[in-house]
Amino acid sequence: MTIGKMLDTDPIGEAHRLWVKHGWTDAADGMAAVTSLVRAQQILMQRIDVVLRPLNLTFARYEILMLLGFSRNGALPMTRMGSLLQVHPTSVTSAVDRLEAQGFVARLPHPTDRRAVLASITEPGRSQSATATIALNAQVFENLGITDNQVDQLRGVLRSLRANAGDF
Amino acid sequence: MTIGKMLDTDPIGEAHRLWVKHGWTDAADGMAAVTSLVRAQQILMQRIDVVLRPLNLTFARYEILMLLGFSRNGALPMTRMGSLLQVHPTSVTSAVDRLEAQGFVARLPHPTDRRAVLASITEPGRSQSATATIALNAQVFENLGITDNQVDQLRGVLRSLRANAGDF
DNA sequence: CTCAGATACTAGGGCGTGCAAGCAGGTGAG
DNA sequence: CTCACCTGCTTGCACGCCCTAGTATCTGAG
Repeated sequence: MTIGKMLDTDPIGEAHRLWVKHGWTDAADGMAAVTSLVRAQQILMQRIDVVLRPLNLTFARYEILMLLGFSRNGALPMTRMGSLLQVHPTSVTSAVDRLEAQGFVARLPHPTDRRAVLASITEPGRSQSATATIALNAQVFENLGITDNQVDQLRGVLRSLRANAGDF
Repeated sequence: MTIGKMLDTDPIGEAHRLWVKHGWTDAADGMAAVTSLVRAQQILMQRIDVVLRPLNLTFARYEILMLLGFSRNGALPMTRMGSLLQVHPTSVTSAVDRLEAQGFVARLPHPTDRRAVLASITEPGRSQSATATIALNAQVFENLGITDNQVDQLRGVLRSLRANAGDF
């Protein structure tokens, strides 16, 4: 970080000041919180992508591999994955398309419901996700750039937010 | 929220438990924090999109309109917007393409640098962003679904995270 | 003054997300 | 048993993000 950058004011603080100045005082804190959240998510996602890119994975595909790896038979119906990961069915389809092309996942017919498709993790998929987990733990999750106390605060607040949004 | 949903366990809590169970204890809290952040961002962005969709805006395009509206002459070079909003130059190009097609922004030549392009907000752009701000303040920012105290905690923690990432 | 290197923007493509529509397959009221 | 109605999945489209070139244009060392 340069001295110039250190002296720069926080853009989100600037926005907050403008909100108050325009009389939107009741909304200013919430606006700043949302904007911070969006920006923080970008920062962390970039760090994650840097770690996963050499492994030819994205966070979305990594999450699918971990979910399958943790499941009893290493296989789950597409719909079930979508609801567990809270993503749209079409996102599951496209992610599984790519994972299948990479050989990390295979599509299997559902034993009893011919509409359904099971995504099943392969051996290479297990191996790749294990490698990715080790790298993510060491390079991202073990040090987010905030104190342990702040990590706890963050988890607590976001848990409330998710709960109040009906997320679980 | 249904009773069934209320009794459901938090998927992120489940993931945290699995991380500890596999011996990745040092990374478990960070993993849970990051996953929570990603999910919270999705929830809030969905709420924002619902408000902005009837106005034919997205959050990215709304941010550009507000930035231009707040600037001295209602116009800024593309690069300047990219650095202020922390987005890639190509994202600015495509967002301005759409705003221009909608008539909310006009491209003007830079007075002294013929390489540069100024994006300039139009009257319809000002009007639309004002409408959007009123709606977002009332329907999202004034009530995020957490307490004022939690909003403050969130802002504080994320400000540290951004600062330590060299964001400002 | 010249020209190599920096800078501003755009084009094209990969990937993720969501909506709308369509198709095959299950299901229950009658 | 039949038929209208769900469900599970896929496809096509729009949009956002980023990356990698590529084209203009500017700038400064010599």
